Amino acid sequence: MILESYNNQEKYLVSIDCAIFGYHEGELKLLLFQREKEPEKGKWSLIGGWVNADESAETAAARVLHRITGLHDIFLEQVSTFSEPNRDPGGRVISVVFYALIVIDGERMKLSSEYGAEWWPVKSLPTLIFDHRQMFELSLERLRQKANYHLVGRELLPETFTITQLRSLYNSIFSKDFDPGNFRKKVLSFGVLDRLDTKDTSVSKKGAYYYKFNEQKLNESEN
Amino acid sequence: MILESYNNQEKYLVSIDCAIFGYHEGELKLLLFQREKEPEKGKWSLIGGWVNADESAETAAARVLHRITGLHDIFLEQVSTFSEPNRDPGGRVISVVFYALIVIDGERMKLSSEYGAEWWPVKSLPTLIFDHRQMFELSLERLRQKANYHLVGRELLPETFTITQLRSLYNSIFSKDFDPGNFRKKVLSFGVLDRLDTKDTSVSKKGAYYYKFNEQKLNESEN
DNA sequence: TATATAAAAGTATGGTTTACTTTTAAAGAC
DNA sequence: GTCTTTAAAAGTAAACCATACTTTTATATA
Repeated sequence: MILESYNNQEKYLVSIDCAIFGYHEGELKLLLFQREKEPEKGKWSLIGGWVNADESAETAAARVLHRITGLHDIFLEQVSTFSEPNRDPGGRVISVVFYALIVIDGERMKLSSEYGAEWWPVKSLPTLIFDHRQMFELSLERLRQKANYHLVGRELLPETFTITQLRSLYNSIFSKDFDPGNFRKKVLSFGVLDRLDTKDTSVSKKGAYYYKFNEQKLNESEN
Repeated sequence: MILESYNNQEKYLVSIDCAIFGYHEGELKLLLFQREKEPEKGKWSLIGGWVNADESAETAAARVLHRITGLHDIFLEQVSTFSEPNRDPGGRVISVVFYALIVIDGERMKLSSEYGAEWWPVKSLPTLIFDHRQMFELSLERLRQKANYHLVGRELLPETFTITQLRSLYNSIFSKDFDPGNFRKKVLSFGVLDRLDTKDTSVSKKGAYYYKFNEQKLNESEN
């Protein structure tokens, strides 16, 4: 900003809130925290944190994510900024919203106990505080946009996976059933998956090949 | 934000910056202000303003736009928030960026003289201060996304216009030449344009029909 | 060896995009 | 009055892509 004085202007608290998506047991899930004090005690919220003096909102979000998950280099994307004057009854807080994608494995499931965090299926979320429901909905919309022209499996699935598992992930992101044959054709046409020699035989007698993302081809297709 | 104390946390200045796009003489243009004092004297910037205590960023942007253009209900969309700690040498300022679309007519051209504002062709912009170049580029990207599945003529063209004029607008937004026949077919297939009985004969001997947006059909196609 | 399962491959159709051609309306030249 | 010229407008044919559906395949288990 320029032209107007910096000194007479009011300042506000600036926070980040983050919709953390994961995929577990065939469902898209959202990591939520339960509020422990009044007001809104017992209600759930997205993960949030303040933006410190030496940080951008992006850095703050990455820091909060690292503190909670122990992971570095988490996929993170800015969604929107929420700034209604009375959105937070505790004071004037402007919040920059992000969404993050993480792979849920055994380690990640322990989050629940340590931080009072819990994974909720996006299809049946509890009541969220403030404007967090709207933040979630916008985040899911952005995730869908992203998933339309990018394969998001690498951020949400284990390192190796079958096409069927990838399709299940997409089914749960878009809340619809993709045709198995067409889905296979489509994702393979991206040309960023390598087929391994091993198969998953737990579902079918024939067995489904495992695939993994080819990082080089991913970069070439300018992700 | 919850869980952490509101009181010990630092507060920051919050501003909005707005990339105002217009269309004039066959070119997509951006409205810029020339900075009058050091530092960065003589350099150009997007239009900006502070977010007041009783305003959301959206409201602040609309207020600034109204002050500068005299127009109400300007098309306005949030792009992103810029929050690098040292992005503004004058202090810690977090800026929410918007882009706006306005019709440039005689009245709007006067802006220049009154506010030191000037319309610049997006193809040859001057050096911008701070991170404003990046703000512009992100804004243009969003405008292109928008124009892909929405006809943006109503926000940028006079009330009546020919298909050729609309195509020229799209040519300048996307920096490429659309095929006349295919473009016509495409935009008419949206089903939101009404053909008038009058023609523009200034360009061709045959004359091109004028069109206008049908507000009702626009609403039905849930814009 | 037969059966059952889902994976994987294949096919046929319809719709959309793209590049290109033809026809049209009307102003201005002759 | 007829001819020429212009870009608008309409039309066409091929290429491409999405979708629904069918057939073949590999393999564990009965």
